[in-house]
Order: sequence, then structure tokens, then C-alpha cells
Amino acid sequence: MGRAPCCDKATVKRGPWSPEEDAMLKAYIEERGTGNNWIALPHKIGLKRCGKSCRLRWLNYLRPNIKHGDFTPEEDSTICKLYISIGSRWSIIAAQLPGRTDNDVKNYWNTKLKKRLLGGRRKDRGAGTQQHRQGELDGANDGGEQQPLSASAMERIQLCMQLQEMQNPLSSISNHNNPLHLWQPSSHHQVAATHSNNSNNNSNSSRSSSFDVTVAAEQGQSSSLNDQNLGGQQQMETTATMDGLASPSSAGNSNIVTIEAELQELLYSATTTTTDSVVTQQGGVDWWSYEQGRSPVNCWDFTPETSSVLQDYTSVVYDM
DNA sequence: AACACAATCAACCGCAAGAAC
DNA sequence: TGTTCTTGCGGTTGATTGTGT
Repeated sequence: MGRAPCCDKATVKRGPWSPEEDAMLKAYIEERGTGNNWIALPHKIGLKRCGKSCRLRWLNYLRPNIKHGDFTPEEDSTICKLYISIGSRWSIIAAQLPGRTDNDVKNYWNTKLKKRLLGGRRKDRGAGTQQHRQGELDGANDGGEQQPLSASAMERIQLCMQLQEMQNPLSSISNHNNPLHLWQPSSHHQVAATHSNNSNNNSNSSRSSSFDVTVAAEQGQSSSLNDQNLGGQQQMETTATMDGLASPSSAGNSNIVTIEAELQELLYSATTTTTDSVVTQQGGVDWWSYEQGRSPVNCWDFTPETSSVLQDYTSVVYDM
């Protein structure tokens, strides 16, 4: 027995929004607000649209202060930093970029940033069309005299992405998109994974760090994960579990463990050498330290290692 | 000029979480 | 306490636009 659809697809209009529809939605919300009920909103306005569609249209396009157009180098840098650290948590990443939406950031990463970063490094992967496409990217990237990412930087990004790709057939083990999720064994996540045994590969079970991007963007300020956004209990739980990382073997898959070990080595070795710096850390990068009173984003005292990744990244992207 | 292919991005989908009842 | 409803999220799709041949 499936879940009831949120609206009647036979009677609801789909596809691109017309200027008239945009105007109606915008005028109504600006005058009366959403009424905290997106489902009822289209009926009130007289739009033949699904409530979810209205919400998406408002958040991604009609909302005030939405920024369209090219991303700045600073924004690129922020996206890259956050992706390397927390993975595809687009709403969180977007919240750090006033005026940008998660959809925008996601599209931008998938269509541009990712290719800029990895385009020239994956010749041995795939076949057929994929290889053909990659070859074109390789050509684009290898042709110039651009400075490559340092091995460490590239490796980290690639491993993160590789790990993400491998998560797909293993959703029952880890269906969280955070590349580092495998050794992020909070009970919260374990429970979530259990609940999603029947979910498809795309599901994202963890909402432990969700927060109100809409409010943040509408306020025109950077948001953070704080006690309001992350329940106190969850926060303590996360902090506690991060004190003792689970054994990688708990993931139960040798392939995952192999990559995990590589990542562990990269991230948690006492001394990490890059082409740019030697980094000594106490226990490695504390990716998920949700300390009391500090948001995981705001507490982003980027390590020198991360900075080196970014320096590499920036030089590659903007020297092109 | 016509076609094929690639890139982009708005919109959709399905899921989980949490609120409401 | 269990069920239903709504919201928010990330992944994916597909129409449109751009580019190369």
C-alpha cells in the first residue's frame, strides 16, 4: 500500500511556470504569506498547481533576494569547502550563501564545479558514452598549463565522491550522502538506516542537521546550526558519539572499508603531508564536532590541510 | 543549414522527519 | 501511542539552449 499522492496529478498543472502563475503566487504570498500550509495555498490562489510545486517555485525563484547568475569565486570556495567536509548537504551549503538556493548550488556543483575539479583525473573510469564525455573533459583540462590539484587535495575529493558513488548499492548500510557518514555512527543515523531498509537508493535518512534555509535566506544572513536548529538532545548525542568513532568494519563491506581506510588515513593520520603543508592534528579533522554553542559550519576552523585543498582548488578553477 | 551531442537548470519525485490530531 | 498530514531535503529527469561537425 503506497503513500497517497500529495495532489491529484490528473488535475494539477505541471511543467514550467508561466509569468501569470508566478505573478499570482508572488502577489498572494507577499500580501498574505503562505499561511503555513503549502498544500492549501494553490487552492486559495486559484492555481492549478501542487502545493509542493508552489513551495519550490517560491523558494527557488520568486522569493525576494534570490541571487541568479554566476557564482563568485568566494561562493565557489565556500561550496567546495563545505562539500569536502559535509558532502551533498545542499541546504546547509546554500544557507551559507545568501540568496542562493540548494537547487542552485546543487546544479552548480554537478554541472560545473565537480567537472572542473575532477574532469582531468578520471580517465580510467567508465566506458562508452561516459568515457567519451570524460575524454572531452580531459582534453579541456589537460590542454592548458593549469596547475593541478595537489595529490592530497584531489585524492580527498575523489575519495569522497567515490565513496558517494559506492553508497548507492549499499543504501541499507549507509544511505546518508555525507561521504564521511560511514564512520559517523551516531545512534541517530543507525536508527535512520534501519527505518529505511526498503527505501530506494536516493533516500537521505538523516535530518539531524536540518534547519530553516528559507528563514535564513529571507533574513539575508548566514545561518548556522545551533540549538534551535539541532535539537539539544541530538546535539549532545552527536557530540558524544563523535568522541569515539566506530570501527570501520562496522560498515560490513570490504569495498567500503577499503575506501574508508584510505579516507581515515587521509583525514585522521597524525601527520598529513600535502604538497603545500604538513599538518599535525589532534585526532585529525573533526568533521562533525557539534560543540555546544558552535555550529558545525561556524565552528569551521578550517584546518591548514583544508586550506591547502582550497588553495589548490582556487588556483585550478580560476587559472583556467 | 541541419543535425548530433553536450551542458544547463527548472521542475519533479520519493523519502524521512516532525507536527498535528 | 499510533496514524495522518505537511514540510523539507537530495537525487533525478527532461526540456531547452549552446556548441561542434
